[in-house]
Amino acid sequence: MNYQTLKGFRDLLPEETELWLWMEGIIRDLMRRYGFGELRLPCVEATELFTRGIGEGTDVVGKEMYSFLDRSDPPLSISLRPEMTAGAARAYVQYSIAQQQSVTRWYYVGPAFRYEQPQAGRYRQHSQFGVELIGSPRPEAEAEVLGLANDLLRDLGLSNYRLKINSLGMPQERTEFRSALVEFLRERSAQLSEDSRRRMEQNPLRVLDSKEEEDIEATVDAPSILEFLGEESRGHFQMVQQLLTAAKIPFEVDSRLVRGLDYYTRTVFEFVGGDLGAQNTLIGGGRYDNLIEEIGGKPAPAIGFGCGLDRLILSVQAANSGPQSAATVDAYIVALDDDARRWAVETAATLRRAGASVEFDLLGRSMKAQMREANRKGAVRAIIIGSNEMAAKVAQVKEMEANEQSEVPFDQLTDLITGKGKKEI
RNA sequence: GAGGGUGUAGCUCAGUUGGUUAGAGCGCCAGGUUGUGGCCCUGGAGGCCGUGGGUUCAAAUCCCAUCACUCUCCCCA
Repeated sequence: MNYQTLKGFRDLLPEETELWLWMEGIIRDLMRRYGFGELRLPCVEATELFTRGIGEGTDVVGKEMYSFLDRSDPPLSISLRPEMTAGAARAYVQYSIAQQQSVTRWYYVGPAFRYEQPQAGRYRQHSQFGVELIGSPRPEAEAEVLGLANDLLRDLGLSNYRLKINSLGMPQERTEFRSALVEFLRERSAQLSEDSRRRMEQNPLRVLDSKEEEDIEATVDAPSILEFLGEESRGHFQMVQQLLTAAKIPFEVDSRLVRGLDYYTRTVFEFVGGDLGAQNTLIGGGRYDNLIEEIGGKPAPAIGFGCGLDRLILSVQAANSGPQSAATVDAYIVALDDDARRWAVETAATLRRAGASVEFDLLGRSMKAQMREANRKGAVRAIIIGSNEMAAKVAQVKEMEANEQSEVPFDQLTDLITGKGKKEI
């Protein structure tokens, strides 16, 4: 085999697709109940949208973007979307949505791309579901979004996960905290890991959620962002917690929770799964009250999250949740000679038009092989046709599970297979 | 960008201190008398032992390189 999928990309074969369709069905039903409308965005946007929106210094745009020059003159730098919030914000501004409605509820499902080393639960093309709730600065918006995220995991049959929340404050609050933190870290830089000494310069908040033992020890007494929140931010965060408690959504405050995108303000959160390896963030998001303005719109408060569907699939598999019944075949037609095969083609067409799922042999195989195939496909029944049946215009219909066979006149077949003529005892 | 692990049949894997035609289970195909699936039995197809070099009388096995996959760090969904 010469060709294979590129590193970090993968195929989904029909067997696996079934699980995805099930999950997407649950998502769409949930979105209907919460009143969110589906947004479909291009996979490619101007690179600048992401650098402006997500932040030049973040890893996501700094080293993980799939960027290309297109063929226009002068060439335009375009990028595969690394996430969808920036695109959603762009659309919000582009179509002046703010003029049309005061609160906007959008969701999306689709692929996102990041050029990283693949590992368990992390791919260069991954599938993301996310919501954006735009227009409300109030903590009720947090409750709404966290509530639906929680419902999603519950609807998928998952229970092994935790919700962590934090507040990053508004930009000026964060700046103050940041300088206090840097000062603290400088004094202890000798105790920090090599990675963290580098982080100290680029993104000091990251040092706080380092996994290195030495970093954890060195930062036990580090200042907390929560101490730097002003009256308003503090009140907002307290209100969020009260609402979550009222809604009976379990959570824990983690003052070290930091997120990798620059646009977050105040509330940030993460749902982490226990069944995954190192890449255990199932859902990550937060409030981004400045993003819309940042990309050229009128200021609009907003909150949203991204949810990794690939990781959700892994969790569902680990939890042994998922759809209970596989696709079924209503009838498998077993034809014994050429005459019967012609009849099979014709009858399959009729039954399918009537709504039944029907299959038959395409290889001219023996009866035994056809019966085996019917069994393997999980057919509810086999319709067996030979020369005798053709002459008498009567089919042998065998209920596979019960192993019971009966004769059914041709003109009663459709009603039987589609269940219309069926009379339960 | 850094570090570990693994490459043998479609899949999951055995393969002894280097030794002759490379194995199992599952899956696939065909049979087990006339036109009936599952269970069982029999047979069959299917392998450049990841690739290239080296050591040796002899390499799936030892050495080197290389590629791929995988896990971890960084970072994130």
